[in-house]
This record gives sequence, structure tokens and C-alpha cells, in this order.
Amino acid sequence: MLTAEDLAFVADHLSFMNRLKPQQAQQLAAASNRALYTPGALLHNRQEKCNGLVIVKSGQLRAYFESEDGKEITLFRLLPGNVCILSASCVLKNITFEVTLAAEKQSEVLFIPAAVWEQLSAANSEVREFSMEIVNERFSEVMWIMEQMVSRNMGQRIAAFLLQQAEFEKSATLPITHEAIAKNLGTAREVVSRILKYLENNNLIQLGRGQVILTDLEGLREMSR
Amino acid sequence: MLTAEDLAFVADHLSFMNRLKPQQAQQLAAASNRALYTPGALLHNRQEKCNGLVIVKSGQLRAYFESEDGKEITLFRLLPGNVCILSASCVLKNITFEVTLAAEKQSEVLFIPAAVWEQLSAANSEVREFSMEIVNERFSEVMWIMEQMVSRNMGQRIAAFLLQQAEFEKSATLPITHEAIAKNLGTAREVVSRILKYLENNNLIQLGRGQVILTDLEGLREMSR
DNA sequence: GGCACTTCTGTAACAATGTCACCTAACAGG
DNA sequence: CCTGTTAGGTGACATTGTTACAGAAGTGCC
Repeated sequence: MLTAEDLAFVADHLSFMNRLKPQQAQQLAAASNRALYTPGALLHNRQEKCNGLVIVKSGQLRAYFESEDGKEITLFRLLPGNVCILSASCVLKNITFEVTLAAEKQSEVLFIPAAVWEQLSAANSEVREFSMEIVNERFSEVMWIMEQMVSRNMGQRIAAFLLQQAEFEKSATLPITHEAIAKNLGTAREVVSRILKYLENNNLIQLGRGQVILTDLEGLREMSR
Repeated sequence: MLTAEDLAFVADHLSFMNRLKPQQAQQLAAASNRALYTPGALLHNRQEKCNGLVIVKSGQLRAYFESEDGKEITLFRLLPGNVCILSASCVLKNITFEVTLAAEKQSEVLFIPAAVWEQLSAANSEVREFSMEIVNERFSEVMWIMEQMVSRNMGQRIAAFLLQQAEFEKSATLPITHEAIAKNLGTAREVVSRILKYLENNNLIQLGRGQVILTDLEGLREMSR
């Protein structure tokens, strides 16, 4: 059950909400729910296997792909107002891969159950269109990652990643471990350590335990190209 | 303009075709066109920048991603009856990447212009659903490639690729160059040569100029895992 | 404080892959 | 047969990935 405030938030970020019949909106609010996650927690809706639609109300989520042998690579981030439907593979026909969602920060998340979403989709073409747009956007983000993997070296990718993190954190001091960076980029911790050390020697960053301080943003930008 | 035979082919592979009004079907047939491509040719619809929907009538196409610095990696193949909508980024909202299509074999291709597709989409929810399914399927295929890149070594990837090619060719003798294999997998020719030589030394394949003969399918399958 | 325990980082050695430079072999067409 | 073009081979070196440890910094407990 969503509060009125949650519902207003949803309406703000799901373009089709104000075109639903009052009864539909009510049903959505009744069936949906919210949950709080602490950093590192995996998202799984308690009620069902299939998450349905995920809406980030506050905090930050990471969507990543996990291969059988435990390797990870981040596909995209979800910030407040962002929506993810990929974990609703039960609703989307022909999606055959799994995306894992984890909280990177303390996060409030709203869930719209798959069954409800399915009903709305069936009844409402705006809902289908919305799904399509979201999926396309994520697809594009994944292709960007792919481009990075194919055509950038690790130094460039790490520099770009650090800059991106600084954006998210709105700070040049990043509370992050080498291990975490490695998992974001789909590489090994040792490789990250090696390159971070190199960046430090070139006075682009300063290292601490569980912390990276960006001391030369312009230099990093230079390097990331 | 499509022939009646072309139209029958389209109807066979676009599930929604028999739900179109006769007038819509007629319009589609009138606006669409066909083209022939020889191996290696890039697909570009003459009439418009944006390809619209591509339907393979015969032959085989390769969809690949091309990075600025000229590196390529194959995303998926299109066989007779397959449909590709990704080159219609003008129609799909929020798709921001480019996919290149090239003929791998002598191919007959039918084009449905983006404008027509857009009209059909607007009028018909089955069309939208069809788009969605196609995009999801391609998305899944790309994620499979990603998994390969992250968690398999080159030997495994090359072995898997050769087996896949043998399927397409329905033959254990593959007319393909090292360079072409490299571009499919997003790696360098020298790397492919090195590994193929290794496979040959282990009696899994036999090499010739522009040709690879798979002599031990079971061994290759073993290796690809 | 001292101790045990966990987490994070450093490092060396080696393997796999990517890059560069250049060479040779095979084919295609006159 | 000659010549230009394409395919493939090779060695040297750079980068990235893997393995196996070691040490350093934090945490909780006594």
C-alpha cells in the first residue's frame, strides 16, 4: 500500500499516471508497496519472485549483470525518480537475462507488482509505450558500456568511472574500495589497484583505505579520452 | 512496392499482419520495397536515412556495433524470416546507439519504411507489442554477448563461434578469414591466428587460406565450456 | 592497551590478450 | 609469368587477468 505522498511521487515520474482511471490508480496504490534498503542490500520484493516495476524514491541503486563464475559488471545506475522494469522479465516477453539490483546508498524503493503492471499494460497503450521507452533507454546504456569495453583501455575506463562517481556523490572524495571499482567495471581488484597507484603517482588522485580523492579533475578528464 | 509473394512472406513472419485492415496492408505493400545485397554490402535503404523495419527474405545479415576507432563486434545474426528494428532508431524512442547491418551472404531484404511503421504503430497496439518483443529479443542477445566477453576466454569464445558458424553453414567447412572471425568477436586478427593455430595443433580444426575445417566437433564443444 | 578477527590494499610472478612492425604465402588478373 | 592484393605468420613488447601471498588498517572484545 502506497501513501498519498508515494503516489504523488509515482505520478510525477510515470508519465501515464494521470491518464489512468481513478479506479486503476487506486488499485495500483493498493497493490504496490515500499521498502527500505541499506547500502549493499539486494533488492527482492518479498511478496513475489518477479519484482515487477521498481521506482527509486530516494537513494541510489546499481543494476548489474552477474555471470555464473561470480564476475560482475555494472549496467546502469538508478537515481531518485528512475524506473527499472528489467527485473520484471516475467512481464516482458523475450527478455531472457537476469539483472540484479542492489542498493548503493540508503534507499527508499517503491514496487509495483508484475501482475498489476500486466493488467495496466493490457488495458492501456500508454503503459506499453512507457515500458518500451524505459527498455530502450536501458538498452542504450548497456550498449554504451559495451562500447567502453571494446574500445577503451582500463586507465580510461577507471578515470571515466571515478569522474562519474564524483558526479553522483557531488564530491571529489569517493568512499569506495578497489574491489567495488573492479566489480563495476567487470575487471579484477589487482588491476584496479595497479592503475589507481599509477594515477596517484601522476598526482591525479590520492588514495586512502576505502577512499579515493580526485585531486585533478581536468587531468582525469584528459585521461578518460 | 512488394510483390504478392513478398507480402505473403511478410505476413508469415509478422504476427500482426493478418489483423491489419486490408487498406493498411495495401499501404504497407505499396510503400515497402525490396533490395538485393551481395556478401559484404552494407544495408542502407536508398530512400531514407532511417532504415525502418528490415525483414530478411533470404540469405543472412550480420548486425554489429562499430566503435569510433574502427573496432567491430557482432551483436546478432539475421536469418530468413528474422526482423530487425534497431536501425529504425528514428521510430524507437530513447534508442541512442547505432547498429550497422551488412550482408554475409547473398541476401534478399524487404524494407518497411519508418514512416509507415510509425503509422501502423500509432494505429495498432499489436504492432507496438511486436516491436517490443523484437527489441527485447535483441537486447537479450546482446546481453549474451556481454556475458561471453566478461566470463569466457578467447579460446572458448572462438570455439563457440566456430560451432555456431557451422550451424549457420550447415557444414563443418567454414569459408571465413581470421580477420572476419576477429571482427565478429571484437578482438584482433593476430589473436585469432594464434588461437586457431593452437586448435589446429590439437587436431580440433584444419586451417586453409580463407577456410577453417572443423574436424572434431565434440572436442570443440568441450573446449567452448 | 592488547588480542583476535575481518577487510582492504600491495606485490610479485606468471598467463592471456592486445598491439605493432614487418614478412611471407596464396590468389587474381592482366 | 609478373604484379598487385589479400590472407596469414611471427617476434617483440604492452596491457590486462590470475594466483598466491603478505602486510596494514579497522573492529570488537577482554
